[in-house]
Amino acid sequence: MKEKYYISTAIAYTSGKPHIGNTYEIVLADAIARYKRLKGFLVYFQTGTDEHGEKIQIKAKEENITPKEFVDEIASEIKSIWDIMNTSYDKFVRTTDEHHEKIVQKIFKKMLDKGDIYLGEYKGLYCTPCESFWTENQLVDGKCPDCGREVELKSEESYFFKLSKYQEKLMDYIESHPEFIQPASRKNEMINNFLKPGLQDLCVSRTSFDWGIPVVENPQHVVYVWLDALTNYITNIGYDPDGSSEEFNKLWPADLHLIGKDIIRFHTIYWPCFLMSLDLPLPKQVFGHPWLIMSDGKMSKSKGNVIYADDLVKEFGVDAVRFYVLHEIPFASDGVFTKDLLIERINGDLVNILGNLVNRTISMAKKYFDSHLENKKVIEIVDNELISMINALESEIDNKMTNLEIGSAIDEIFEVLRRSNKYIDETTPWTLAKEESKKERLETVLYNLIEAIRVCAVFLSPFLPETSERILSQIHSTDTSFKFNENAVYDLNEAEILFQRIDMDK
RNA sequence: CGCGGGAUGGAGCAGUUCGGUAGCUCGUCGGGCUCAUAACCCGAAGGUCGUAGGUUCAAAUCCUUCUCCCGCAACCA
Repeated sequence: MKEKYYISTAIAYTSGKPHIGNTYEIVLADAIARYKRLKGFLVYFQTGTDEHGEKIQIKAKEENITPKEFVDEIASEIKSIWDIMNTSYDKFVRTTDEHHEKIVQKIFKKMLDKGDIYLGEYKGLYCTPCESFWTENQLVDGKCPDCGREVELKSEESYFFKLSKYQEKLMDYIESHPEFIQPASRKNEMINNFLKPGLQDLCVSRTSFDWGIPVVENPQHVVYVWLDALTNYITNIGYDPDGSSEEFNKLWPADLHLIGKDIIRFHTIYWPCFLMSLDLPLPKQVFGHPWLIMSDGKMSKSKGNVIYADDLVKEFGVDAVRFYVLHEIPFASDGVFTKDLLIERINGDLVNILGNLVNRTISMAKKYFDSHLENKKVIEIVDNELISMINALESEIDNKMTNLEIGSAIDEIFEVLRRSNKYIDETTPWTLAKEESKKERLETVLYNLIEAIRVCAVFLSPFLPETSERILSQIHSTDTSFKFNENAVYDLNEAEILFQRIDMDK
């Protein structure tokens, strides 16, 4: 019986086309999902779009189309970018799906019946011309930060969720599950900024706009977008307050919610409280990943520094782009994106280290053995280090992946590739080829190299799925085992260039 | 004094838990090799580990001061 692994991305807000920074998350999730599948887990990988809210209503109005038309277009654009990035999600969900809306209404009712949601009054500082509420520290000189006019105290009928009721329980959970919030520094932020000062009840309905899921009991209210959005993780796998599906019972709780660092609060405070209200277990881990930013700061349309994933893929290929974002973003701090750095990575790692190794090895096998290789087992001391590195790769990668250090996991593979290049210089096959008596030694050397390449290709498959397949097809192998195989027989195919060198000047 | 994280050769980072030869990738310079996509391999230069002080036989690592950078500070998502 395979162990299940439920991984999700945050659902993307459909306010515009996602740029390369927004695309990082789905690629990261995909790499983890593929890795878990490789390791034998039964993976369920969910992503999708978050389509309600005031911002979308406004944008649709600007374009003179209905909100639904607006989100339909953006959602399909997002989905197509996810596909261009070759991501292997199992389900693409949308918060405008009828089923989702129906379950959200049931969830709202359940919380209402339970007394966790109550009708109250939202009091806040309101700017009438801007039609928005502000908090005290958002104000500039005590005035509206948008228009600079006076704000007034105003109250409005609203539904509230009793966050305070679950505060202590949540605090205990976070303290007793140090792996729950990643990276750990975020855990401190949540505890110190929110939990310790005490949670205020959360306003979970809006009346100022209507693009949302209506509250059945009081239809001039729509459900707060976050209550709507967060529940996507359970509504789409069969949760139902009146009795959940077998699939739900199998999949929940999620093993990993992958989100951006900007929405950690929603996922580690509100979401757990909602789940506790529904008497459901909490997700095992929430990872607030850093961002991919430009050298001049965060990507934004106003700065004019926006780069889109599909354009990059067109120019450099999907695996090159995947490689860059996966490798370049460290675990806890933002990664920088520039085209020069991307090209440097492609040339330095993919072309020189990986592509060239595969190419030179297959070429020699063809030249010296007509592409047929067997392990003649004429072993020398230098072989040991290479082979033991190959055999250690599985556990090295597993450690990094468990800690969500994707870039470091990739580095482990490249260590072996670098070692293989060095091994060629140490064994000098072209010299061995000159002596007939060294023929079996030569064949052993090339065999070892092909095995190194095979194992690396297997472990590259979560990160560079296309490239991994191309390598395995070039060495004509279907063996996806993780260790050095002593007894394979190879009939290699033609070497093809894996990655084309990119001219920096262009 | 709101809370938290960080400052390491030209660039990007690791090392700080449990003090003991300062490491990796890229870049620069020199050399080697020729199987390979001017790729690969070896070597060298380059750091008083932000500042000032303290503990210690010994501090990037522990303690204190200061400076600078970044994140968070709840109802936009």
